Amino acid sequence: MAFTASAPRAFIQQQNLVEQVADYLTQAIIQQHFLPGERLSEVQLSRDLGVSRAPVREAARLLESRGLLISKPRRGFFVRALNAVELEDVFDLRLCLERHAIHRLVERYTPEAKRALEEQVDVLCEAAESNDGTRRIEEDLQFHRLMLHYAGNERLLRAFDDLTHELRLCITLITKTHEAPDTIATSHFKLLEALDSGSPDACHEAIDYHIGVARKFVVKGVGETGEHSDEDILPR
Amino acid sequence: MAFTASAPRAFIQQQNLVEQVADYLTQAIIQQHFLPGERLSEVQLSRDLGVSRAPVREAARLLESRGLLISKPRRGFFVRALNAVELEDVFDLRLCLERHAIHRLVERYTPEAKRALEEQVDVLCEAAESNDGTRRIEEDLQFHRLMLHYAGNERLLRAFDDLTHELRLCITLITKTHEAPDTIATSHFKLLEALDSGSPDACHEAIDYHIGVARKFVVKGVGETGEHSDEDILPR
DNA sequence: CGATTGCCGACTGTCGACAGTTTTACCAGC
DNA sequence: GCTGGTAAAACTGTCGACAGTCGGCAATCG
Repeated sequence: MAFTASAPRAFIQQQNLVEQVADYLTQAIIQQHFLPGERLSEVQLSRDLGVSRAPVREAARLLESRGLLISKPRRGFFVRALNAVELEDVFDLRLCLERHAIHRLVERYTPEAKRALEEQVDVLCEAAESNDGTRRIEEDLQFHRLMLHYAGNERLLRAFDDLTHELRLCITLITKTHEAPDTIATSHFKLLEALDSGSPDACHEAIDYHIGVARKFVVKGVGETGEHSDEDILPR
Repeated sequence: MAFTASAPRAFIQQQNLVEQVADYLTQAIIQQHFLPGERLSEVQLSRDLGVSRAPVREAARLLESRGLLISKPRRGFFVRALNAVELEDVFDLRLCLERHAIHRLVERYTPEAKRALEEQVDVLCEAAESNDGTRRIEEDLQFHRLMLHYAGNERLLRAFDDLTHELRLCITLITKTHEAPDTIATSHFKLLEALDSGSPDACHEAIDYHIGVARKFVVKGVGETGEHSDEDILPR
């Protein structure tokens, strides 16, 4: 993950094999080194990574709970492939969570939260100028994560984080198109304005518009490629 | 999943060891055979259940992702204990999900959905008459699960199911009080009426009231016992 | 008498191995 | 050439074992 850079480790890295394997797999999936629907062999992975099967299994289970892998009994793990319907569902849930979050947030909009969000928009704008698509996405998600954080409901944040893994998956899978930097910027500025106004309705409208745009981008991508049939990988 | 109070061994024999262990642990936690904050020893569990540590570990990881257990590196797994704040968060998220669900549902309220929900209310009323507290809770949750199901967003349903595990935990932990059977009944009838009316606002109001009542019951329980301090078990 | 340090037991993280099942490859029959 | 069945190969589910680590306890020192 791009987040790992900020993690306070780097002193001793001899521990937590499971986490390391999970990170590796996450990266590999997002960067499409494993294709959607592809089967992952435990033995081969453990050979490639130089670890035993136990941590690989645990890591795979972890990714399964995050919705990146799907396990079929006695068959193994498969890379999750999202069809159009599931994609819509993901964005619908995202809308559900973020609407609720911004309603809470506008009622407790502290100067601290305001500053943090504004700073993050700056970072995001900077990232938008660069060519690093992954970083743009991460900074974008980070902004929304901050919103959820300052909304003051840890469980809500966790639900969002859960969803984020899938979100990251479908965004990276499809969005090859470069969103214009200023589009990203203004889109987020509107959220800040709505929060500043203190009006729940304005916030509601802003977040609906914001997520609607993101959704359109992604869903359009699916429609164009037409790569994913109606039943790609059965959910469970 | 029938579960005998204390019988561990020989229960586990057929297939899907992980799932069975997970079910066993879930039941044991909900029925308070393991107390909140208590540490679970992998070796002891594997001895008691007559299986090796591998499935126990995987099951524990599963319950961790469901929020029933918490793992500390090199220390093992602990039974999750919710403090008052986390409890509020859970119910707030529940409100978020169910509001969204009922809004979707009222827009696609098919006769099939209507019938299914009405049947479930019947079952629930029947269960409410009985003394089986667990069954009452399960049937109640099942009603809400049906609502989420007919709302037509699988991912939303999954988020609800995730939350349900924690919900079950705190409800069972605290609610020793018997809700009056007719209270339960009318409370759900109001939801059906709101859906029948086809008015989103009515639905919104009905679900807010409904969950507000449930929340008050549980939160009051916490306040009364005062058993849980502000920091019981650190979340992660 | 209180604080610190070293030791001991217990436990987790990880590993390699075995058994049963699924998939694949191959061959015979149509 | 294609289909169906059989056998080998590969893989998952599960197990027991070993080593490093953590917490607690006791002996030692100030």
